[in-house]
Amino acid sequence: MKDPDIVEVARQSGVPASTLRFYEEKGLVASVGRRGLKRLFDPGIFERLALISLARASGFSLDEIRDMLAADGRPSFDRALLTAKAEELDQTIERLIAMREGLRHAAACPAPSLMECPTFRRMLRLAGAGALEQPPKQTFKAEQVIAPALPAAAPSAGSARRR
Amino acid sequence: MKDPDIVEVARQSGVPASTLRFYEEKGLVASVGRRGLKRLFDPGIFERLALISLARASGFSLDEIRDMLAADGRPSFDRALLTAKAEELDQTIERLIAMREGLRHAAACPAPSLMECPTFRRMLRLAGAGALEQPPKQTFKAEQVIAPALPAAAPSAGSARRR
DNA sequence: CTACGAGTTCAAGCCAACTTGAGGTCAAGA
DNA sequence: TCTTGACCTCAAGTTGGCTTGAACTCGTAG
Repeated sequence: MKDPDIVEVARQSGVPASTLRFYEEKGLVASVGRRGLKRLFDPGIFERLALISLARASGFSLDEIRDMLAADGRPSFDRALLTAKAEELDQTIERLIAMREGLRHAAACPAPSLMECPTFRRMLRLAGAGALEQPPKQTFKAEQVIAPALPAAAPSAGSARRR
Repeated sequence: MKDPDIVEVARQSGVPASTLRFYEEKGLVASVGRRGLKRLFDPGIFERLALISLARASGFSLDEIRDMLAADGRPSFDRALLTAKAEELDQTIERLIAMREGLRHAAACPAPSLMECPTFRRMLRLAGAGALEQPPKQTFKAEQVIAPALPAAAPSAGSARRR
């Protein structure tokens, strides 16, 4: 099988050519030559890209991935490192679950104002105490459709106070 | 002299003064005056900051938060929006759980090389097919909405997503 | 009155992971 | 041969959420 060129790799892997060049520059992948101007890659590139994608999805940074995927194609997966990352993910998951439950509760809470909901107020307190902050490391943000904004609820009561 | 100045707010809330200024510039909080050069805030600032922190932890962007926390202190929480965000978090959680399990398995897998582990190879295939990617943030533009549509896992094939 | 320290403004910098733009080069088709 | 169009390189831009630096302005202690 002939070595695929960058166009072919991009097409088959779904990874944009610009990203492939970027990855090469970063040392995550290596091209094996040129055909005209076009880079040629070893057919193993596809597996390597899948590995990179998998590692990214697991929260590894490109730098970490480069180190794991040493020069050669075969990953030098350090089990302790994998476990540590799993642990890290676990904490992120816990945090997100708490947030998800909070949101669900808030969406369903019968209290006239969220500020009067004890559950919500408990979360607020936690947030105020910094308990919900994500430990510095990767962030898995979520984003989605923005529903039409409501006109602010009747500005009846004054600002809530506390303390 | 009841209103706390920026130093006091930073101290009590743990939010750096630079962040408070940044938030004010972004319209997330408002100062109510000055004492000398120092900004003064309404005591309600603490609750507001907690609200911001909570929303951030739930995955809302500062812009979204600003819109929810309209001018006055009271959040105009749109239940549909909260539900949507919870749903979004739920998907992120699912994805992270899959990754965590994959990592744990990889760390414990008895196969001589990870590449020979069927479970690992299955994940690799998913990654190669783009099934593990972070869903792209979608704003209000409709149009290219048809894209991902990835059913559970049909290694059936074509690939050309993205862009 | 003067110096000082801590706040202020505005602009720029940072990080990650890419993307975009300007201008260059190459192989192949008319 | 010349043109075309795709890929190339290198630099700079993007996004989000802040932080940092330089230069400035106060109120207050001395």
